Amino acid sequence: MSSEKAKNIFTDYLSKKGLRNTWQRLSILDTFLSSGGHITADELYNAVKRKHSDIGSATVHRNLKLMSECGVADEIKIGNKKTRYEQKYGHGHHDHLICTKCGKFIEVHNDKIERLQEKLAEANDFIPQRHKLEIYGLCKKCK
Amino acid sequence: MSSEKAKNIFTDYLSKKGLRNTWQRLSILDTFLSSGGHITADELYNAVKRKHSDIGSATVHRNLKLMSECGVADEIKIGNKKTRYEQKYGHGHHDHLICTKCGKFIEVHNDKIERLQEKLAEANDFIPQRHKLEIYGLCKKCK
DNA sequence: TTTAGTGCAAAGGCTTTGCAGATGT
DNA sequence: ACATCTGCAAAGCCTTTGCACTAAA
Repeated sequence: MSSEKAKNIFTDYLSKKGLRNTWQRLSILDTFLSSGGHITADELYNAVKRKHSDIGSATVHRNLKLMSECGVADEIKIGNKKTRYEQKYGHGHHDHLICTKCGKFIEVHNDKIERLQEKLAEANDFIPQRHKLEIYGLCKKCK
Repeated sequence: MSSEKAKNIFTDYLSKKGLRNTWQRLSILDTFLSSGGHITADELYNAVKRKHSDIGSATVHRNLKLMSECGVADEIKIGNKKTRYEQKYGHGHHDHLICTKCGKFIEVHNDKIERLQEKLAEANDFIPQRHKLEIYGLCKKCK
């Protein structure tokens, strides 16, 4: 899925809710989409600030919330560390292997697991929308 | 796995690290283990306070951290909501179905997925220790 | 023109820390 | 004895909110 799609989802969401297209909003979205994912609110704020020094951190938070609401961004929290936001479109869905020693992130994907998760949800009278799988352990280097 | 096991893991961890057995520590552990899981730091603080009115919230936080370190408790964060702590031993491993509308938690378990996760980790030169699977969607009532 | 959005700064909410006294070992 | 723990209160850190102003539509 391209980041074009994410942009459309976001702008559709805005117009559906009667919200407005401000340059701040679009700049935050663009910066987020080109960040490659796993960014914190503060990192995003600073990245946007580099281009537009007069952006406020509250605005970044407000829009990050909006982006989570419409599904363009996903909140992920790894262990005790800070909340990070990940792109949902633009580099495909994936799960995470997280090294408990060095903190390394490995992104993985497995269709079988995806399908089993859907089955599991349906078996419980549940309509799955999205999911999060994190496997903690030791990476190649640390084991 | 019984909560006896969790207790042993905790006390072993303490003695290994030269830490002490205080009544606060044991009371926090007991309360946590008998809570059934999915408790917030604040809820745990209040639960312990009912028995021992002179407990401090800092102590609960310090010990919750300790419990996470040794693997007796697991931090889980659901959506935008508060961080909750879950027992790792005492009521078996399970994954979560989380309703994005009403916030309902459903605990599920599927051996096939568990095994696939292990394979996935191993295929990436990764030694899995534990994992977290959350499926977000709509529950029976909300769909 | 109307109403949402923004920046700023203040307020919140939860977690962590510093400290002096208490307490395991 | 002596190093760890604890409770308290203060400090931190990030997020949210109130307000007056700005700017989409």
